[in-house]
Amino acid sequence: MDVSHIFDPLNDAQREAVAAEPGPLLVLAGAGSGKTRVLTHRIAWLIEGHQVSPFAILAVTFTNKASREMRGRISELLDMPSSGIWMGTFHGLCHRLLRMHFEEAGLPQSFEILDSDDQYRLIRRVLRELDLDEAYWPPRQLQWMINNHKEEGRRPHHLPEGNDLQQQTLYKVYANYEELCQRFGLVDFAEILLRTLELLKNNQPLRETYQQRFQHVLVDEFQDTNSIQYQWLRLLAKQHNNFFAVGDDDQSIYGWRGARVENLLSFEKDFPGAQVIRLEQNYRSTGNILNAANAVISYNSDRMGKNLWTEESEGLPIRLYAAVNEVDEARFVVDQIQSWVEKGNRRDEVAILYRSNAQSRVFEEQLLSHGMPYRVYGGLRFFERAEIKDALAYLRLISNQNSDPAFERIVNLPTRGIGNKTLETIRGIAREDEISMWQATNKVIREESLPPRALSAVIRFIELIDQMSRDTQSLELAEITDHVLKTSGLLEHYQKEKGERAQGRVENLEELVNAARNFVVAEEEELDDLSLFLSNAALEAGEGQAEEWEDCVQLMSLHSAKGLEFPLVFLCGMEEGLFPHQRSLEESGRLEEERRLCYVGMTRAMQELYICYAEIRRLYGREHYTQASRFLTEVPKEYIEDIRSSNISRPIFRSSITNEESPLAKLQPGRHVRHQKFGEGMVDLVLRGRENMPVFRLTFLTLVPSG
DNA sequence: GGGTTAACCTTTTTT
DNA sequence: AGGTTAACCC
Repeated sequence: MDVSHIFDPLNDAQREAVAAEPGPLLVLAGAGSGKTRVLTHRIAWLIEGHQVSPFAILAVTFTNKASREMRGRISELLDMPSSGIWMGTFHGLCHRLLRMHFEEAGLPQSFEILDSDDQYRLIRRVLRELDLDEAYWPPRQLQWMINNHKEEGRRPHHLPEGNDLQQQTLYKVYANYEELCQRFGLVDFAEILLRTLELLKNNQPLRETYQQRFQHVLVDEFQDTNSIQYQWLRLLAKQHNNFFAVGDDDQSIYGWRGARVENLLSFEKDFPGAQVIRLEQNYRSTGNILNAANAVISYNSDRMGKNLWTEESEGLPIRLYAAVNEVDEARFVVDQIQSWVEKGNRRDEVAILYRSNAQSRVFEEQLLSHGMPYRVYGGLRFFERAEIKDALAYLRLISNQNSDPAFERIVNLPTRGIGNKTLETIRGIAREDEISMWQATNKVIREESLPPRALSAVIRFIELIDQMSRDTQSLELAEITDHVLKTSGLLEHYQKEKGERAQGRVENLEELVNAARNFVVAEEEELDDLSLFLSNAALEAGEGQAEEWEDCVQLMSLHSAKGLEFPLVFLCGMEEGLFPHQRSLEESGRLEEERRLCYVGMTRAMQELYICYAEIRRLYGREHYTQASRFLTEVPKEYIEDIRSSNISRPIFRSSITNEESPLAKLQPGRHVRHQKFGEGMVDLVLRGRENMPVFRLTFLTLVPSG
């Protein structure tokens, strides 16, 4: 059989990994070293070279995007569909298992997925029921703690029995929350993973079936696995012991949400006799960029160690720009992009990267005023928008009337005279009788235990939902959605709303009907289309749905840039406190993760890398004098070209300079001034600060302070 | 029940 | 600063 298409495009290390004998294998794949290629070619080789059935392969990724891409590449390589392979995200695959074995997992067939917003609301409800004050027990924090425990596999009864109020309250909230979820068949994201793990652990026949079935287990971005995910992988790979993990300890940037690099660091211990292969040739960046990134990451300890190299030429030096403030920074960046485009390059080859999403605004304003198209990644996803969640809540209620989160969301939207008083009564009964809000409402109606006005409003609501379920029985998914939007009054409600935003909301709702129309159910599934659509909406909140492939500048956080590459990259906001982020400086052990993030950012660049920082930055409405990021000092000078024209880098407020001839408000670049401390200087740039006060950047004739 | 004002919060993000 | 959310008033 001809396997040249599998092996020819590979270098020696890649080939070694792809063709490795069965057994545990860790591929340490540096940035830009072709890890996805190794993974896909490995799968192709298993199928074509070893005649492994696609059904015996389990391949796990972290994002739906990565999974789609891999699937595409494999079918290209094999020249046939790769549908047999169990490939997907941890959550996607576990969800599938839970759907197939809902009974064994102790779930109702119609169990629902809670996204983090639903989860937050539910936790607040628990707080209300326990009569706890949100001010003392912030729901966000409780949510975070509960998820942390779940991600470590701890159920409420595993928690240490603390004597302090803190521990006891956490326990109470967690236990109550779990009880509610269990009673109404609600499953949050962490639960999907934990429930699946427990299912396999406790159910021997099922466990053995899958252990037998999966002859090969492969995982991408292994450094990002959390404790539960790793246990799940190990359990499934146990029988055949063919565990193929690809990862890079230097790109572990999700420790803050439970990812454990330790899984990677202890791989050889956990899998005795494991092979480790390093992919160290980088095919992405120029020599300067790669060397600089290598230098920065070398400041970290606890690395597995890797030496990335490239055959590329040095390329251009990294350009460093010290901006006066964030506006100057943005202006500089956009200027550079403009000349990049004028040279005949594409805009979508350019990425503006930043540490936190709030930074995007200044860039957006600047891009907008230059009429340059751009796209911001991150921010609210389609299925997370309020109006979409409202519409989905109607659909959920039709599909499962006992869904309390859905009930609460839309019972009075649009308003139909069911106010808080009424709802409190219903909630009380639901809690008392341990029944759902829907059931409680029906009970209230039977017993007529509400004032007449509220009672009739409630009856109308129940009838509306009942009527909608009946009317949509035999309809297609898209027609159901359309029907629900119209008869619920939701569409009308948003149409009546005024303002620019309302327009977009109506469009989004219409887009939802489209999404429903385009939703294809893969293979035979035991569940109805509607339930599958709803699960999918939660699991795949959606990378923006329909993408206009316009030639746009790309704006995104450093986190979302992982896995991508761009010919021209701007790494912005390189300031202490912003990057590394203040919060990471306060917690010990987080600094190295920030440095890895910096490494990830730098290694996104293929040809040109600009690094910028602002000396004054407005943050949360306050102006801060900044200090350049420590990561900058970690880049050896030889790779950097400082392109700020002046040789002193402090912007000067007018209070500290004097000029005899003209009023300060009229100072223009080129004028000579005297600074109290630095002596003679020349105005280099004038900017407008707060209340339009001028801020000057000066070039000094001497560097010796005179005072 | 709707509209207005006051209080609050603010890292990164996938599922 | 800016945005959201909760409390408050008519």
